[in-house]
Amino acid sequence: MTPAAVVLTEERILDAAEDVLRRFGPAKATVVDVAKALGVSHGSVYRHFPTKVALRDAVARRWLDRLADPLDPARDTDGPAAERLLRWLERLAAIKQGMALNDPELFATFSQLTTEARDVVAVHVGHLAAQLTEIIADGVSRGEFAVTDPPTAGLAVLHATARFHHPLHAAEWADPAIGAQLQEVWRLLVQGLAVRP
Amino acid sequence: MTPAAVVLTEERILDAAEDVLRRFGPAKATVVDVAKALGVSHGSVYRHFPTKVALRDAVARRWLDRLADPLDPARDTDGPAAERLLRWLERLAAIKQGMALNDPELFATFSQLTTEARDVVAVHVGHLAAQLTEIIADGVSRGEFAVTDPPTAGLAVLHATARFHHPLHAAEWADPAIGAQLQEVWRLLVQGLAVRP
DNA sequence: CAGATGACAGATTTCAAACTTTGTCAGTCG
DNA sequence: CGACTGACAAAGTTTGAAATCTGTCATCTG
Repeated sequence: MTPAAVVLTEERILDAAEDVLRRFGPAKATVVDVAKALGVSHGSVYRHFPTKVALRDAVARRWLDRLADPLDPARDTDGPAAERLLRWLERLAAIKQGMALNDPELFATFSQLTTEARDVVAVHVGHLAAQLTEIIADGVSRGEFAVTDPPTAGLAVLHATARFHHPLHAAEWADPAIGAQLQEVWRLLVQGLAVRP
Repeated sequence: MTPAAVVLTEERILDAAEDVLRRFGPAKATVVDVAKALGVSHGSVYRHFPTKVALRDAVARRWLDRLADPLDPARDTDGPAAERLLRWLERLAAIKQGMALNDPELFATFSQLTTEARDVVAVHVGHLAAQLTEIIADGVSRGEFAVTDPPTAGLAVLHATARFHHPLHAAEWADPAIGAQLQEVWRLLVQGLAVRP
């Protein structure tokens, strides 16, 4: 008598934890709340995740993977690399900004992680930099860009656009000029990428 | 019987307030502490500044002006504009990073202001953007740069380097790679500035 | 015997009462 | 008469005792 719906999997715990985080926010959500939502004792949750921090990291990891997925450069191969780069940056900004509006509690969880420099975030930043590197390397192979080291350039582009996607800057996203500011930074960057050093 | 040393001027209040902020930090410093340091009642302080926020803003304004002063591009006119731009960015980063280390309580006051979007900060950002604009406009007139709108480019350079000087990013400055990362971003930006559109 | 439980110690958080701070203003002092 | 004082109301902060939470583990259950 252990039907599939009743087996306590990591997946089900993550679903419940995400729900509890969304409802109560990172400051109020407890492991007891998560267990309560699942109808089990909190000891059972500790059977699957060694600490509360590990559970929160796992929720964030899954959430960030889902976030980075639709950005994959393989999903947008039309037109010059410079324009794909702008679209990528605008989509990243739109996703983060939408999250800050629609899912403020989960966004707060993620922001907290970035200030704690947890490695979940380092991996996420690595994914984003790798996607930028892919666009830049493609631009190089098409003769549009002339950088010698695409991974370094990819990271530099991510750093240069921090204002538009780093959660620390969320308060500045209310400024209606923010989109135009991103375009100005992009304009300088793509011209810099195109130059033969 | 009101000798110069005993007249209660805004200047003396600001000195005392800065001192109290430095000792206790923005969270603990009170108007009563400032008055105590001056040997007057707190009512006298309110005779010169309408609110505690106005007093804190005035301290920050004076402090940020002193900070921006040594950056003035007129003090560094040697060599190509691209190199002066890098030196300016590195000096700005060094000043902010030094402040975060040497004067953590005043730095915390400033960081708090930036998150509250007070206009003291907007003015400071305006000063910095104007200094960048000056370097870029000079580069244009020497034929090194080719931007059509130096003020827009100056603001874009400031935005693109936020990671290296915005107080929100203070925690990331501990990374020893931070200096190299700034140079990579600068490299893309100056190449972008040099391109004839 | 794998998986779940719940009692437990120590750490952390909550809550309400006591205290402090802000900002005002009628009154003092030189 | 103008600069300063200090008593005061309202708002905000501290404090410490009570409640809750985290993480462990001996015990239970199917």
